[in-house]
Amino acid sequence: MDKAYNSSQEGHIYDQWLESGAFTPVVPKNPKVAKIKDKPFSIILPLPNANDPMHMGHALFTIQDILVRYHRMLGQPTLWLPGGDHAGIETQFVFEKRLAKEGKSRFDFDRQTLYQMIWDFVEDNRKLNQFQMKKLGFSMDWTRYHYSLEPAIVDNVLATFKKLYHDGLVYRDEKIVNYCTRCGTAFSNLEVDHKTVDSHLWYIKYGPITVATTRPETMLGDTAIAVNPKDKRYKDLIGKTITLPLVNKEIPVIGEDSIDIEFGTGAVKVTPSHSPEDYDMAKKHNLEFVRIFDYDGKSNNNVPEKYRGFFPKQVRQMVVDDLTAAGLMEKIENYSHEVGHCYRCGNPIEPITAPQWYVKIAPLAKPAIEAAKTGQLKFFPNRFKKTYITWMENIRDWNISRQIVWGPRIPAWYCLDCNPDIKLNFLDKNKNIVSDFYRNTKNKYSFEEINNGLQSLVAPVGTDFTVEHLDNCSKCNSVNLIQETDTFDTWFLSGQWPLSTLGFNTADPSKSSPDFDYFYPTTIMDTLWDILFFWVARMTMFGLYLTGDVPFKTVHLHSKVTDAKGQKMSKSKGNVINPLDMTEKYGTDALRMSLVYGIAPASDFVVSEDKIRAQRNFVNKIWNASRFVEMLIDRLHEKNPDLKISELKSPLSKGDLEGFSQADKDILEKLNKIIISTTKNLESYHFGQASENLYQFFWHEFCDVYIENAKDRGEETIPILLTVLKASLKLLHPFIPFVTETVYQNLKEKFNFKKELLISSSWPINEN
RNA sequence: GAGUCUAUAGCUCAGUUGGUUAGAGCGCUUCGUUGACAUCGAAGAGGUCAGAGGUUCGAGUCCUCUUAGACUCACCA
Repeated sequence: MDKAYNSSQEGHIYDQWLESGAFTPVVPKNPKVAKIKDKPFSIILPLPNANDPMHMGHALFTIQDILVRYHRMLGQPTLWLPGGDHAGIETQFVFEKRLAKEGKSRFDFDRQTLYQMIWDFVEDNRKLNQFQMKKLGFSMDWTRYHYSLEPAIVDNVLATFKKLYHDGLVYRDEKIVNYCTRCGTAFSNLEVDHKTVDSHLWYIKYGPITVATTRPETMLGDTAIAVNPKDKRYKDLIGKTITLPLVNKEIPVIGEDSIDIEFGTGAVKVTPSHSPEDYDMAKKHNLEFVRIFDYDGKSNNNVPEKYRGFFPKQVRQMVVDDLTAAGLMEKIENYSHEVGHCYRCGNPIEPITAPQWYVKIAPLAKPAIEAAKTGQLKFFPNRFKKTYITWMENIRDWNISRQIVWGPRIPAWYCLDCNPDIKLNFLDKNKNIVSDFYRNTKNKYSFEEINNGLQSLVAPVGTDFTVEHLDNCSKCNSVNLIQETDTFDTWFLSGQWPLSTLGFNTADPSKSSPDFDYFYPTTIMDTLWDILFFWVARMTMFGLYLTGDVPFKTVHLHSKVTDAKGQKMSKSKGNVINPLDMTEKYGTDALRMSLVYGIAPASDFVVSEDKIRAQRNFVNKIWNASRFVEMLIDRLHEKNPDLKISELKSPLSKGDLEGFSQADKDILEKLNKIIISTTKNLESYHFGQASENLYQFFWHEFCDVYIENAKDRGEETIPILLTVLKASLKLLHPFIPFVTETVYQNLKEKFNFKKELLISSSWPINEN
């Protein structure tokens, strides 16, 4: 044995595990029946973005590996199912940044071409991501790996959409949406970051009424003034009209109870197309909708000519200048308030009315709330149960459509000839962008030319559609049927991940795979709590909706990785520690151990190079302790070639301790305790405590006390040394699999350990 | 605006259902070893467990309030 542990052997060890089949559980012939008897243990990996290079967040999958290795050693059929996510908007955003470097944009390509380009881009990275997870020793069943854009996965997702549609849970509507003009797509509420912005409150004179607003530029789209009916100042004006400045248009004054008399002037300008509150008021009072900013973020034909074609910021300046010049700006106050920003690119969100696809969520949320309340779905730590229920109870309908190409297209087809008001954006055969209504393009371009060059379309709400691709329109028999260009919110697909990957068949559940029967519901879902709503909540709803059962029995949530100062790792802060660099430098085991050592459940993971180095020393300590035990035994063996070398028969049974010294009894008793506490800590997700106790036991009890003591003694220590060492290797294996397996392999032949891999050996059991 | 979490040694953090002298890693002091160990071992210094009050035979651990941070959610102008 070398003087120090050499972590460069890790790859070889991993291959041994892989080849042994240890990662791949066998599903019994009759899975539904066997499930009760065998007690399978299963975890679905929170699918990493396939284009994402490894970072510390991925290294936290160590938690799952610990659980999986532990349960595998308990003898349970254990599945850890890996996967990769196409990650819709995330990936398209990254890809568009690359395009920008080449001086190109998404508008230079038709959607098919763009899709293929992104596909190729992701394929390259996908393999790298898998390689990196292997490097960290994750004992995933690669034979069951799935990628989110596999045909079978996508088919299942489309089938779910159809089922939702037929159950009356899918609808189209033109409401205010969170629209990012840079990304060119709408987002769900969850994808909006609210940031405090220092701005102003502009007081603008609208004839007899002065309004206070944070967005003067949207005044061009005002269609009413709202005041509180109890407000004496304006009471008499309700029902009358006033003239909208700059636009010179008559708009009504309406009474609205929700208006705060105390705030500003007590009068609010109402812009139904660019404010969620105003939208609601407009619906209630039947006001006109005037959308002044379009999907490209610029002002459109609905504003006076001089303001057309500008971004909101520019329009704001022009409007403020003009109002000031006209003497209509009463005053400007400093004011800070919350403004929604795109979580992806950071651009301010423009609330805009746009036709989108929605899922009626209340019927899905109800059973998901029940499951949490009844304990069918458990949370660790338990406090997240409340967070989850509160969110679920206040949930709003889910906008599932995204105006991007990277993802499965919504399976809905429109007949162009029945719906000439569909707006089409496409590249003609000369690669020129055409953007017009079908009624204007139908005589100039063939359907093929439109469809081949298609970038996007906008079908007004109410447009007839089918969720099957028919050859002819059932009404007019036209063959010009065009598919919706909106794609699904990524979470619509990943929300069905446990079902899709285990082979659940939405269209015909009776045809689901044995894997589904055996492993569903999975045992634990372990993930960062920041995707509790995005992902965990959606999976629960889909799982219950489609199968009647939760997708996992327990949600284990943990926090983020921070540096030694407790700051979140980010590129901009420059405090990122690359896990792969650390594995190169200190070995994978050291990194893994440092991630869990001394970390309280659900708190931040504090990682520093110092900590990793300390754990590297521990790994080396194990190596050397083993080396020393081997040497000690060899030495005794040389003196006495007939020496019988064996472990204790029944290591922890007290009856066998007759004739042993106090030191022997002490260490065995402590071993006994550590077996009990490690088991208990693993069962209750106290990984930090478990690893810390093992560290203390191995180093400061076994090495410092027992081995030191054994130096002065003879052959009678051999059974104890071997027993404690072997049990320690097993207990430590889930945390630091490589060194323990390596040592085990070195020792097993020499000391008649069973010829097996440590990964497949059995968990030490306390027999007291 | 609603909610959640955190506050323990110089630094980063453990301390699972309340129970004997409050722990680890790194750092610091002294000594030993360098023939298992990237050194390692032995001994030690260092904490009124944010503050105040309460429950209890007993509280770092439970309750209330205060202070200071962090985070999440949220259509108010």
